[in-house]
Formats: sequence, structure tokens, C-alpha cells
Amino acid sequence: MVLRLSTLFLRTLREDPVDAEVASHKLLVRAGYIRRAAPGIYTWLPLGLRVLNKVEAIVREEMNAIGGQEVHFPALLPKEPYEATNRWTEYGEGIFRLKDRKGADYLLAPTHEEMFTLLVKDLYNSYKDLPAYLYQIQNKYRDEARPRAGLLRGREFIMKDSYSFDVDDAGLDTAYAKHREAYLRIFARLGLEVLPVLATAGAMGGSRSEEFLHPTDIGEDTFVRSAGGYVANVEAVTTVVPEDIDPAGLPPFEVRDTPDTPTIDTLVEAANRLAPRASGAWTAADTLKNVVLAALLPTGERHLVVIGLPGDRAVDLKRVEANIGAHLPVGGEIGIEAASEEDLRRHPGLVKGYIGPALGTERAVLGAEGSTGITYLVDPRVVSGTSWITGANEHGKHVFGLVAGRDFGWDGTIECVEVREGDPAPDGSGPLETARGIEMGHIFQLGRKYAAALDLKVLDQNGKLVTVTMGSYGIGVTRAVAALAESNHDDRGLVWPRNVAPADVHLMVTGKQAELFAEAERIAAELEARGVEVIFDDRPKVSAGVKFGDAELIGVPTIAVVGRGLADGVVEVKDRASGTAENVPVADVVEYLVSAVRG
RNA sequence: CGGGCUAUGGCGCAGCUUGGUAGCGCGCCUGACUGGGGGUCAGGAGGUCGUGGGUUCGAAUCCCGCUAGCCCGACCA
Repeated sequence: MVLRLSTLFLRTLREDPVDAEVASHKLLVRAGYIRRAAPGIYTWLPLGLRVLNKVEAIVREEMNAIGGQEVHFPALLPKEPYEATNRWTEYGEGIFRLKDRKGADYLLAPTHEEMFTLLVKDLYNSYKDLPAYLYQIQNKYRDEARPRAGLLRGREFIMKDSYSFDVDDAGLDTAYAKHREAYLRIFARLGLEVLPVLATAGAMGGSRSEEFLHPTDIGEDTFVRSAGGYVANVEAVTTVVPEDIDPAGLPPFEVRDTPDTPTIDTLVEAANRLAPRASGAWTAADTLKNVVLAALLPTGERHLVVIGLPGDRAVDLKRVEANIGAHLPVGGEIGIEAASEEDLRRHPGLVKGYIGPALGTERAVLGAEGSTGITYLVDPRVVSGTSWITGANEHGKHVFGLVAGRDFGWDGTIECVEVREGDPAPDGSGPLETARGIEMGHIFQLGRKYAAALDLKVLDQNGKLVTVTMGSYGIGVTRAVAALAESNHDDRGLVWPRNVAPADVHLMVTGKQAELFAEAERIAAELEARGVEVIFDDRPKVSAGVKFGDAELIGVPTIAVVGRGLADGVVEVKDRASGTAENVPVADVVEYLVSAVRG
């Protein structure tokens, strides 16, 4: 295959597009791989499509290798399956909805769990049919509130999604392990560094979930790792819980006037001024901050949750959302947001800025008159016997020396605090550092959630109906192209790994003599005959500088230059990544390039 | 949804403060020169200045509304 630049549908840009922020987006547009069609929606040009196809081919091969069978669903779907699992509602504004001429509701699929489940239900009904691994490589549509960074977060994107169907948990474990291995092979072949990190299964249920994160500063996901090898998504990190302390001998609590101290900073300042401590200055870590949140239940109800945590820590709403399910057993997804003024008005016992547990009871009650209908959860660091400065439920007053378990109680503990650099890893492997990454893939054990909701059952060996257990496994294919561009570029342009480059060799002619073009034509034809994919810059009136610039921008791994060296019988062969160049005798150049490509 | 910014030819921008009928660079077309790092010269094509209204003799420019986009945050299998 030879792509001639004289006719290739391509226009490279000298300047960065103004709406692009990250390198991959700028370069993919500048080098003529993609064009923006609408916010978060991109058109693939010939070069981009070639890269995309190569990524897809690798994914396909590895999925087939573990017994995956490719299918293809429509992107345009009726709403009914999504109503059965409640996602027609749960997805909210996140999905593109439309109506047909009769007024029936349709959607552009944001994900296909329902359709896969129904397809298996449609065709299979015996344990003998299982396990089954089905996958597709297909467009997904999500009406993201804020698409960003080009291909990295689009509103239309391509995902490889697969689903495993098994009769029992052991089968699911096997399917999960196979997918995990396949994913590691896929990313290795793509030349994309990924870390499998522990993720929360969250409201999806299921016992196990890992994300494959590609570490990069422009990533949208924060994860933590320790020198000892612990890696986890921040939502999944667990706190190292201190030992309980025997409260015997601790002095009783004491209420003090602390005027104008509605924030932790002002409180710490006042505490050191009004009640200095012999053993050292009070710090924010000595205070117990009570943050009021509102949980949005699937029923539409709004339930208040107060979280007590050390004052030097901040609540991470994502972590709350991921872990709240255990404390509010309502089933379904629970949304979490900061409480509104209206929420506080409905609970006058909660005095803003001075909220604390009801004093002197071990029960989990809050506020001046004691709470009703509020769930009080605390950070795991708040163990029995710890002593705190916290709000006294009266404007301008705080209580000092309030001892957990002795003077106040709580409904439960929750992992909810923002993980900080330097916090200990839960497995004792050292202090955590935070890093950013792009989620390239996510695998999880769905269990029976969808099968139950859609009534997917098969007959087992005993002739009994059993609900099938499922796994779900995704790879962001278009996102992989963006991540590859992001991690493989320099200040001159893209530098594709060999396995995904749009071509094997970028052959160019510099000069105008007919012999140069004739020789380059010969080389191009021979390379084609040997199965090498060639981008051939045969443009007759383009200066050498432009050709070099375009070659480096486009980023094919090997660049061959037929030019002034030809008089000495050599062709220059450059390595795009290292920049090293070598003069190869004309007679050997085809063989040289073939082995470089297959190398 | 909150905060900030922007909207002028295919792309990147100036012009707006102080109203007078649109300009620059890149790209594109023609020709000549040049020919290993985005070269030079000459001549061209291409714009209802996001949109609706208002002020004015006259609006890209001033005023009001709307829409869209970008960035940060919230949100997001």
C-alpha cells in the first residue's frame, strides 16, 4: 500500500487549533488525523482512520484469542430495555434522547449492558451454552456536560465492550481473569503503559473491579501509589485505622465561648488564644468538622447525611458516593451533593458553623435538640477514645475534649476523606503519592444485577432455573488513540509506535530531478510488493523543509529520503523517534527498510 | 449548574477604547525564480464581522437580548 501525499486527503496545519489544549488534540488536528465536527464529536480523516483501525485490529485479535465472539449492536435503541434497569431515568441528561415519527422514545446508546443481556436471554437457556463471551467495537454516545481534550473525552466515542455470561461465580472469576490478561496484552501491543488499579465496584455491585490507568499529568482520574507497589483509585483507598483508646482518665468535656469561629481556621486560632494546651498548639487535626451532605435517593427523596472528620481533612464527594450504599440500604444509585441552605433550614438544630454531636450521649444524634432523620457517619480515624474540639450546636460556642464513644456516637464509619500525599498505604507498603491517569479500560464483575433485572436465567444441571452472572469489560478505543498520541510526541509532531502507525515508512523526494522521482517510485513500488505500508511524499513542487516538517508532524516511525545523497548512491534513512540517520546504499535500501519494519 | 474568557475568509489573529463601510500572517490559485529544514517576487480568489433588536445620516465598533464555543470547578460506565 502506497499513500501518495500528492493526492492523499490531507491538509497539515502550521498553527495549533485555538480550541485545543493538550498535545494529542493539537497534533492530531494539525497533522490531519481528525477534524472537529461538533463539540466532543470528531471526523476521522484517512491517516487517523488508519491508526484507529490498527488499534481496533489489535483489540479484536486479543479478544478473539480468549474466545470472545464479535457482534454489533445498533447505536440507536428503543428505551424499553433501559427502563427495565431504571437507567432511562438514572442516566438523566447524560444520554442523547430522540423520538421517532410516532413519538416513541429512542436513545443513542451510552453503553450496551441491557442489549447484550437481552440478546443472550433471547438465544440461550441452558448452562451448556455457557460460558459465553461476547463483544463489540462500537460507537457510544454520552452527552457529557463538558467534553474535553479532543478525543480524550468525547460525546461520541468508540468503545470495545465485552460481557461474560456464566452460571456460577467460579466461571465469572475465570472470565474476569481472562479479560484482565487480554487487556494487559492489548496495552502491551499498543505500546501504552497502563497500571491496573483497584477501583470501587460502587453501586454497580459485584465483588471486583479494576481500572487500567495510563499515567499522565493530563489524566482526569487521580490515583495513588506507594513505593511498595500499592496502586488504587482514590475512591478505593482504605484508611489505616488507629487503635481504640481507653477513655478512662480523660477529663470531661467543656463548652467554651468561641465567638466568630465559623471556620476551622478561625476555630484553631481561637482555641490557641482562649484555651492554650500544654502539650503543644491546637491544630486543625484536633477539631472534628461536621459536613452536611444531601443524599439523593433513587426514590427521589432527599436524605441528610452528616459526616464527622478531622478538621484538617476534606470530604471527597466521589468517595462518599462510592461508599454510601452500605449505610443507606435503599438499592440503586445514590447521588451526593453539598447540603443547600434550604436543607439546613429544615433542620434548625443544625447551627451552621457550630454543628456537632448532641452532647453527652452515646447515641448517634446531632444538633441542639438532637437529630431526626439524619444519618451521622464518621471518618475511620474517629475511633473510640479520641478527643475532639467540635461545634456545641450554639452560635459562637464549641465543645472541647468531647470523647468519641463516651460523649457521642455515630451510625457508622465511611471512607470519605480526600486521600493525601503521604498518607500510609493500607497494605503497609509505605506512604502514598498521588498521580493522574487516563482510564483506558475498566473491567468489573457485574454479578447478577442486569441478569436479574432483565430476567436472564438458564437451566442448570439439576433442571433448575438459575440467574446468570455477568462481567463487563471496556476499552476506550478512540481514547487509546488520543493517549497514544499524548505519550508519543515531541516538539515536532507525533511519534507513533510501530504497531499503530498509519504507515511503516515515510518515503520522500527532495530535489526536482526526474531521476530522484524515478528512483523513489521504484523504491515505493518494491516496498509495496514486499507488503510494507508507505506514505510517499511525491509532491513535485514542495520544498524540502515543508516535506521534512510534514514527515515529522505525521510521525511515521521510519523516514526515507531520496535526495542529494542519490548522487553518491545512498538513500538517507531516519528514525523518527531517535532522530538518528543512516546512509544506506540504494541497492540495499528496500531490504534495509523491510527489516527495519519487521525488526 | 457556578466562575472566567471568546465569537471578524479554511486556520491563527488585528481592528472596537475615540462609529465613516474590513486588514495582517498562514493556507489556497496563477506565473517566475529557488530546490536538504516551512525560501523569494509578482498577480489573484475567498468575509451577510455568531444572531435578533436598538441608538445613529452612518455600526465589526456603542447599548440590550439571545445563541454557540473554549477554559476552570461541579458532574461523568
